[in-house]
Amino acid sequence: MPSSTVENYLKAILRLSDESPGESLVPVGKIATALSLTPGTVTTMMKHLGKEAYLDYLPRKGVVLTEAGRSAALQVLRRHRLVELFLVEVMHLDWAHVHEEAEVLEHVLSDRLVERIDEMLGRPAHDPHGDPIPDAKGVMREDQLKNLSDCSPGKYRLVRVARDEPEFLSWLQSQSLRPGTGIEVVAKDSLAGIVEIRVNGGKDSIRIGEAVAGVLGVSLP
Amino acid sequence: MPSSTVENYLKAILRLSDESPGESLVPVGKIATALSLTPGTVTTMMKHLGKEAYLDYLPRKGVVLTEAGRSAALQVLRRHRLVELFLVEVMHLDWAHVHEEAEVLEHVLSDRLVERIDEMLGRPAHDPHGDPIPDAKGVMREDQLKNLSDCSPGKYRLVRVARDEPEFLSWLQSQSLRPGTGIEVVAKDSLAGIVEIRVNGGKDSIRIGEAVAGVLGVSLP
DNA sequence: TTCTCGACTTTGAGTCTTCAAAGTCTAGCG
DNA sequence: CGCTAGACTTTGAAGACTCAAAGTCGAGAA
Repeated sequence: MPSSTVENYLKAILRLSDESPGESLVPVGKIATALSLTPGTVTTMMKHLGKEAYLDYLPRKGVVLTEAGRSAALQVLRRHRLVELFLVEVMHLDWAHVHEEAEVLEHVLSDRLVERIDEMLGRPAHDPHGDPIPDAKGVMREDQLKNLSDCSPGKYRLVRVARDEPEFLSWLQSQSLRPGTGIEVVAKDSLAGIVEIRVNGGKDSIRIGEAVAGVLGVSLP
Repeated sequence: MPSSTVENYLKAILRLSDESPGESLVPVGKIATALSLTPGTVTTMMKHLGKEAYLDYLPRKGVVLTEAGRSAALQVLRRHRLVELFLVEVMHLDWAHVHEEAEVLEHVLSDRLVERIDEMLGRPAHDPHGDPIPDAKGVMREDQLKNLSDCSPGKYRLVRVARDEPEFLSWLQSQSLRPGTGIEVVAKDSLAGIVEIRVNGGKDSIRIGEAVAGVLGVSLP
């Protein structure tokens, strides 16, 4: 069994390699930044994870997860996302805060409990942020979404929110912006870097920056 | 915040001192046995916990929890017992297995989640084994129960089971013996060390050893 | 009183994870 | 082609927890 520490490394590497679909290698420095560790610490761990066959470590180039490493990382992701949904649906915890709780619980839940949660929730496909939940075999269907920042005026549905900070999520919630919400792009000012949207056919429109819009994944309504 | 390791030490010391109400000091050796550690390891940790003011360490004599230590231990116990009840009542996990799960979860649940669980369960007073649950302030009402091994023939109600092994609990369950079950002591053979009981007014009686009976806490029906 | 045995403590060492700081490589500039 | 800056690696050390094995203490036997 990988330790919590190892699980966090694997999870971070999986995320980083998914974030740069072009690159096959994840550089050590990015991992260090992602986990707030010094580069030396990460180098040491990469050698170790290489020996454990979780990844291939190419010194001064970067790392690639092996099948075993990818699969272990997906299991962590599965636990994380199931727990988040569980905390919202069953425990009625605030959407904005479940990420932090899940960060801890993802490392300690037994298979038995994870299976129970999955069953209670009806084998859900998405977590409360709209991220897909890998199935028990570690298969994850990546839905192809557009970023709101790339959308021309028109109607869309908010599907995914790719940011975890409670303050940001609370603000979204205060604007009635949650996965499932209908959004209309009213206008786009690329020069000013601003998108004007209307939420759920409401009267008033709100303006958000492109960076924020880029974090919102949408589909057709 | 005490680490999981420290919490486990404190929990063990609390249990051991409650188990020997006569003694004011818990000897290092008993702690080592309880936690399956070597005596040297425990000595080292006792010095450390002494410095941290969780307990008073009297070399070659033993330790006593301070108020701070006792209170920390009671918080762990509270989390453990709330989790057990939650796993049975909400997650519908098997009574026999919830102890193992709770052993892990007791160290990682946030206050927010514990409060939520307590609320969902209606501020319960007892866990699934019949043990009292300390309240949020760490106050625990110890119910004074008789051991079934000390009971003369007559009718009683099973209130508490003071053993955690899943196999034992599964066996109890297979005999319909759970907290709340009515029990009649039919006969007692002290010389043979055997107690004959009838469960819930059933027809057949079963025979159990005194050691097993000693682990069952009963009240009047 | 002295001795002995069992309980406890000390010591030296190992694992895991981390850091700071010094050392090394390499891509790309001049 | 040689050099430099930035990224990466190495090294030495630390903290938390653990063990094995050697050392010490003290209560009761003799």
